[in-house]
Amino acid sequence: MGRNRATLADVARRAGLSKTAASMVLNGREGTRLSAEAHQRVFAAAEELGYRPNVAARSLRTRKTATIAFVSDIVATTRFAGGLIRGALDAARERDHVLLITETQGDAAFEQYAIEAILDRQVDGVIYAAMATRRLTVPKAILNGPVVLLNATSSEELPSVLPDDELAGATIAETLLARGHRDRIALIGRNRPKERDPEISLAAEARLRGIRGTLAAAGVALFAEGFCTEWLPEHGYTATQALLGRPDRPSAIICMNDRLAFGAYQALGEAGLTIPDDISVISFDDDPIASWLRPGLSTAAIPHEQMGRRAVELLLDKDDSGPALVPMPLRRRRSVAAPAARTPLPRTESDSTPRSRAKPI
Amino acid sequence: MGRNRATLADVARRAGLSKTAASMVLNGREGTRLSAEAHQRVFAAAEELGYRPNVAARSLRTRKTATIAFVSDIVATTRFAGGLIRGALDAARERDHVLLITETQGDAAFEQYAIEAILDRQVDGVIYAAMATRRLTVPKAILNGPVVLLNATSSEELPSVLPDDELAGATIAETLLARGHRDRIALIGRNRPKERDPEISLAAEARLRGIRGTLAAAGVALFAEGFCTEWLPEHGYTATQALLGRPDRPSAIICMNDRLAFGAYQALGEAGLTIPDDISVISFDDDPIASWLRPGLSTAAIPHEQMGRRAVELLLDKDDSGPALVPMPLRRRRSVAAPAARTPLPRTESDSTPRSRAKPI
DNA sequence: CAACGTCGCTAAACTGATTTAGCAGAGCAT
DNA sequence: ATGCTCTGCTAAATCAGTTTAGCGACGTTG
Repeated sequence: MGRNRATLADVARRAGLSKTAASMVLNGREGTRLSAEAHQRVFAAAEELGYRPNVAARSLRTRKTATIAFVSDIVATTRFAGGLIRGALDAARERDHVLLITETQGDAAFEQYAIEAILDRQVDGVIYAAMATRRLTVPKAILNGPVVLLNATSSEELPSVLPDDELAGATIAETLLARGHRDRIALIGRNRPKERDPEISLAAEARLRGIRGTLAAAGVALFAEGFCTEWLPEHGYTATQALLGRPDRPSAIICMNDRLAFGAYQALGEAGLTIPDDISVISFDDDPIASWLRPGLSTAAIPHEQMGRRAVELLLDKDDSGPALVPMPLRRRRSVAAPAARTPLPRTESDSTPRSRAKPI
Repeated sequence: MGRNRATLADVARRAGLSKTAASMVLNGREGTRLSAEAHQRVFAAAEELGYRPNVAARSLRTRKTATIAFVSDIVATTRFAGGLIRGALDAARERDHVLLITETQGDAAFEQYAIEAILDRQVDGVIYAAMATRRLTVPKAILNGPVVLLNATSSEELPSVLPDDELAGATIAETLLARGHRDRIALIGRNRPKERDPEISLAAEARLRGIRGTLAAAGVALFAEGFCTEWLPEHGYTATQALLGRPDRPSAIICMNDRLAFGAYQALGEAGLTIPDDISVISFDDDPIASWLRPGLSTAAIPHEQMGRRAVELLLDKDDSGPALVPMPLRRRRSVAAPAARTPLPRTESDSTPRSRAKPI
């Protein structure tokens, strides 16, 4: 791997100058008094030899490696990681940096290993990422250098990039209100630990706050709230079934994430209800399934790529201390419609009777 | 990042020995005649100072970095990447190596950048990964060092790790045969380019070969084959609808991947058919949705984690030239059952009539 | 008793860059 | 003629390790 590469000494020799001169020219140092001709000769020589500096040698001297560490709990191996890494990768490349990826898997020994590996390699900075938006504790060992938290916050006042879940909640509530939903908006995915413990999730509480705040501003309260022990399809399924067992039916269901929404689709389908004609569904995340469902699920996307990008920007662009709350764009698909024109009308037989052919999913 | 770390010179001084001695002891060099006592003193000193070698300095001299590059087309940012990276990460850690991740996005300029970054950093080896199992061309620049292909092959005779799609196809066919399916096994996901062009996919052809071979050995041929332009849910959906429009109905559907299967579930659900009572469904990949579907989808899992692991083993374990075809375990869920007892019986009315409540999904 | 071998260890070179300190020569003023 | 500044450039130190070559003391052998 990389034998016989031209060294700086080779370039200098060919240009008929010293290593010092070559180094200064190639690094574009200001204030050197090297002649224009010397510049030309060095550039030409470097070009001809295909010179590329040896990173190890350079960083030995400068303590810079043009490498940033991407440390995560388990994010690197989940589908959520994709965008995060891609965004970071792109932004890093634009700044001529490279990404070293490690995973702690929430294991102290692994974390220790990851940190040592990082320190040994003198990375220029660390992106510390969490799979679920949450508060975490950053190991002290990496606090000597620049650190940016991704999808997480900590008590250390570190720069941190987060999705704007509260705004997304508001947007979702507004979307339903705008379509005419008011008194029969249900929500599934309430979950005490997620809402209360910031070490588990910051998203749940923020989403809820956004939803409630907006509804309240319109003088509306949630029609029903379904609790779920986890945010998985099966829980969305049972929560939705419970919802449908009530005497009155919601006109719209807000799901705390797309996997719950998937479960809701399943339950609605089995109940013979059509989305969005009978019930609208809207959600958070923009998981790939959201576009695979029939009808497509409207959902506030977690802007993974932007977030990864932003993390690198905050880490590397020294004067950048811009906003780190990244907006979550609403992907409008077909799962939201106006409520069936019956809120003011008496309910008819057929409304509560499952149709013979289930449409959704 | 990493100021005031103890250096080898510090350790040597504290042990009252030379840098040479310290270096040799810490690297466990055989054949040095350093006394047992000298060994002890060095180890003690290193321990007390919390000494960790500077990787840049070491690799400057040795040209080894304990870093391996994970280069992919777009694999690093898809859900398929997770396991691949995790497996590689784990195996790398066990061997005290670290992963540098880059992505070419299929773009020549990006690939060039990635290669230079890798060469500049003198990585010890390269894992070149593809998102879809396929044949590709490895840039010559990295052929100077060790390279392992992951989920890909090339014409260069490089070691390459692949899932055993043909065996998986055979397993799936066997599973259906064992349940009693014979003459009404349909398949969806035929796709000429995928099957014919190894630069697009190696999986399609291998899976098909496995399925056909096994069925043929049992004296059976596929009952119907549905073509799809892509392997996405919508294509599975239409292919399944087409299948259901035929005069006779299949007893089982093999889907070339889980996303197609998801589309099949949707179509079957809408048609009022129950999985697996009316029709069994089986598939490839073990995408997360496979376990979210109702009933759970039986599918041959792509062993991402094993594959990533295997790639690192082949790269780093010099004497390892073991098999690089990784078996795809069948995840048995509830989507496969014996065919409805009607193959030998005359068909009844109800068999072709959708039920009033759709169960699947 | 000199030559030789082994033992236990070290000085110094080396890797490939950056950076500090400073030198030779030209031009100018005194 | 001397001193000064400025210009254009370079020698050598430095970063933190690994590796080569070899040194002094001691014991053995002919």
